Amino acid sequence: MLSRQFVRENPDAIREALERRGIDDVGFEDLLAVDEEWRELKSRGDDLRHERNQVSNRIGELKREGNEADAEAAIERSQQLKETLQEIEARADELEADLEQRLLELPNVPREEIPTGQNERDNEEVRRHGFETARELPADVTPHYDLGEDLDVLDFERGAKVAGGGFYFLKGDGARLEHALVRFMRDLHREQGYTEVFPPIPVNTTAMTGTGQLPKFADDAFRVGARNDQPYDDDDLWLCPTAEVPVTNMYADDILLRDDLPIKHQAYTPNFRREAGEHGTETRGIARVHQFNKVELVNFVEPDDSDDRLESLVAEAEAVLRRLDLPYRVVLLCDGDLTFASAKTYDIEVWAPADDMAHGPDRGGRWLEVSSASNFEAFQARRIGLRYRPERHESAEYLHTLNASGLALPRVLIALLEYYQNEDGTVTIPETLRPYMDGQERIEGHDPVGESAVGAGKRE
RNA sequence: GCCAGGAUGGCCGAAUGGUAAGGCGCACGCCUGGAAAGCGUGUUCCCUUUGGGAUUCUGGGUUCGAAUCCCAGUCCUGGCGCCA
Repeated sequence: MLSRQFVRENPDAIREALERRGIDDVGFEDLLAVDEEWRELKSRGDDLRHERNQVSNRIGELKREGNEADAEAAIERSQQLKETLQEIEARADELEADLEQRLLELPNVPREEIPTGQNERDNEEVRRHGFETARELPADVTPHYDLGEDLDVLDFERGAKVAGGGFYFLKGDGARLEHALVRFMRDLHREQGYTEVFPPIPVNTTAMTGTGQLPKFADDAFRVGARNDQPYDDDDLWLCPTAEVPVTNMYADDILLRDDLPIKHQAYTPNFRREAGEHGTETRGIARVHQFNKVELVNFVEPDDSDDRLESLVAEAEAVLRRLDLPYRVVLLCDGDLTFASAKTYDIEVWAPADDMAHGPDRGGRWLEVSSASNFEAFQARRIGLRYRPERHESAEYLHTLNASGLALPRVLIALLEYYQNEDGTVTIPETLRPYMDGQERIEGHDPVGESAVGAGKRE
């Protein structure tokens, strides 16, 4: 959320920001009109209240003096004021609620320095890593969804059986690899100075609103105990769509000390997303699913430090891919591709060599976004009530929040299965992960279970 | 889930229907050779800032007037119950 003062004083900056993001449906001019009318009514209400306070005070004095007659007259005047006040304030409250709602739906202002563009094609590649020293790949790389089923480490049909499309089982070495990755990432981030938290998985409406998932993006979230199109209030629960939500909100309404900052938290959680409207894109495999694991990095910093912190945060997330020796690139998002709450975002995209994509890497395969590192500046902090006191005698001010995935598991798994696969259909486990898998060096697969495997000729 | 008690500024804490004491912390000033102590001022948010308004967990209600009375909710503490 932007501050009312900023909105009032810099309407042109906001018009430009909306233009850059390609947003024209938020009714910003109406917002300004509502604000103006609200302030007008607020001022009149304040004057009436001032008079009422004086009269009330007088009533107290008169009563103490025993002057009942004058007290009665004052009470009558007070009653009149009360009626007028109720009308004006009821209208002012409506306007303020409207104003608040409109402010909640206004996106953050993109940073000056980020590129201008329409969509992801206009993002700017910042750097690539790991391609010069890439390993020798099989002539035909098998996509992870086929290889995963061949090795019987991924099972989509049985996932759909128990939870529906978009859910899957990891089995045997697949499940072990998942846990190994989580433990490796957590260890790495602990070396980087992160304090680990394990948050609640259901989060309430207030928290979802604080980080910006609500009110605009309710369709993407899993509602607990009700359908998404039913009305909700502050206490209703949603399944964690990213650990950003519980972790960023954990200090809501707190005042932190300067000495507390920066705070660096990491959190492993499962994440749940409806991915509404995404059917038909990347439906095969585990690139886009309704439940996935992720290690999230969340930073709380002083405003002056957030620029530098964003650069370091990207490096901390990249370190995961470097240690796994997976080739990747970093892109700076253009204003048109920026998410709602962010002022500046870098994406980290790992190279998955099996399927070719349009506008993909020149050597084939596709880019998979495994992390999005964003500086939200005070946008989330203002919604959440997240402040710190710069000096002990100074008033509290909003701090800056940042976060990055470190990393999203399924897409890393895709890259591992495709990049580390061998001619014979086995998968080499990168050295970094072997300590987490009892020294195991390869995934050789398991025999499939059940009669269907016999019919398919995979078992006798 | 039931019963009882509770929630007041950065922190502690008083006020039980008449308009939020006091203390601590912190900052500045006075005082001092310097410091401590002492004294004074300041230390939430909003508005159109020589001023005004709001704010006693949240939302309703009663009243001319609510921290105070009533209703609903959230959280905390204690007791009972249930539970992996």
